[in-house]
Amino acid sequence: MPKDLLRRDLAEEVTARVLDGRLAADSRVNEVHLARELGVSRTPLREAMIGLADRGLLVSAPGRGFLVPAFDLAEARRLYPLVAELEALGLRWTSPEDLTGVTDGLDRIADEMAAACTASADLSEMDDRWHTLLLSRCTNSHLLRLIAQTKPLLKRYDTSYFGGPERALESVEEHRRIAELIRASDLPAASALLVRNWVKTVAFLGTGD
Amino acid sequence: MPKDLLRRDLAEEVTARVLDGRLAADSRVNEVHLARELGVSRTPLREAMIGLADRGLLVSAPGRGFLVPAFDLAEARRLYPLVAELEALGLRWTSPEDLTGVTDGLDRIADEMAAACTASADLSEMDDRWHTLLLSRCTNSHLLRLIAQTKPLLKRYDTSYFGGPERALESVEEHRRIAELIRASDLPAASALLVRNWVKTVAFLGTGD
DNA sequence: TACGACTCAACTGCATGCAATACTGTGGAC
DNA sequence: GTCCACAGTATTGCATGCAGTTGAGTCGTA
Repeated sequence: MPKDLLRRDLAEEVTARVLDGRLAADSRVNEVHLARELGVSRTPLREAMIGLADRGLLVSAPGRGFLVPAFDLAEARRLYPLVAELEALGLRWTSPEDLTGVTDGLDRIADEMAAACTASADLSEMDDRWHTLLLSRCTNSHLLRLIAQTKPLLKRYDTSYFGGPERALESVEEHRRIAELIRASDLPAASALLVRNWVKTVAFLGTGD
Repeated sequence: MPKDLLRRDLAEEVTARVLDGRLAADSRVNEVHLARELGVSRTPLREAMIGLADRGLLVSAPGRGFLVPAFDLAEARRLYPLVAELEALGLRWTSPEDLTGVTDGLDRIADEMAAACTASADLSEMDDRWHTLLLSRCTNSHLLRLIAQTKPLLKRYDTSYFGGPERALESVEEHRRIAELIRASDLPAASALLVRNWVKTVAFLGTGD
């Protein structure tokens, strides 16, 4: 009973390995070794990697298989604004009525984050939840798909909260103000602030390689 | 010598068949039949279709293979603004200096289109060339990838010039004004007009089905 | 030592094989 | 006539097989 496809799980697993570096940046992926390690055959693994290559998380090199792209800070600096604009679009295209149902939840997550800031717990995961909830009422499935495909790329460079607790608290404060603007039905202002929130993050990207 | 991958060609071929209806909307794709017809094995064909499913041109149904999505005008109406905003973003993120090199080319294509309007020739192809040239200096590769992946979806509903020659001429006129605004280095205005140009097109989508 | 041709194992890309699931069509109960 | 159960075929998803290419290592030459 193929309730779920093996290639889906494998895509997740390979994504995780690219993001945490178990598949090293700027190196080739050995299909045979990886398939053996994962206990599957090469076919579904290749299928998974083809999907990831389509999203830019891997690069397909004809005759040489798949490569994990090298880190490229210039790319990262372009990636953040891109995700920012996509999310802002999603926000602007959500009906204000539908958004009223999420503001309380947004604030609740913001509270969690504020509490966790000092403990420097897994803020990234909460941040994800916040953004996901924000867009949960958007009905433009294609836009949501683009966002979902692009965000993982950004995670490779995810230093969102390396700015330290003060930066994190600042970000949480912005989150709260966004929710406030949504309550006031001022979506343009909310999405503009959302973009600024994202773009500020870029400033905390390292400058070296 | 795998200079080119079979799955690339197959993805193009399958895309063409979805767009022109040789693979009927709202139906399943039979891998065996299609592979035989194309003279290849199922493996590279499946690989190609997985990529297309990732882009939304096909739908993956576990245990049932791949489906050609049904036409959905509500989706189309959301797709046009999406592509519009993505292109506008690409334009805004292109440096004005680099754009000076393309305005003449843009006008040349506009002239071609104006001439072809009465003949109702392949305006769609020229329109594509115009938009491609417009974004040719944009360096945000990920944004370009998203655009390239999304446009084919839109082509299924492509009635861009079914508005008749008068609408086509209007569109060409807008193209010219966009080029003019670019010459004046007014990218915000140019991209705003670009969005309006796209959005107007939606008005010509059928109302039935 | 630096460079280039050659050898051979390793790997990729595509084809084929196979087990499990999904669909079609028939027959029977109501 | 309609609905449901069942049998057989068709089809998918994954595993395996195979030919051609890539690339590491070796040897020989300058």
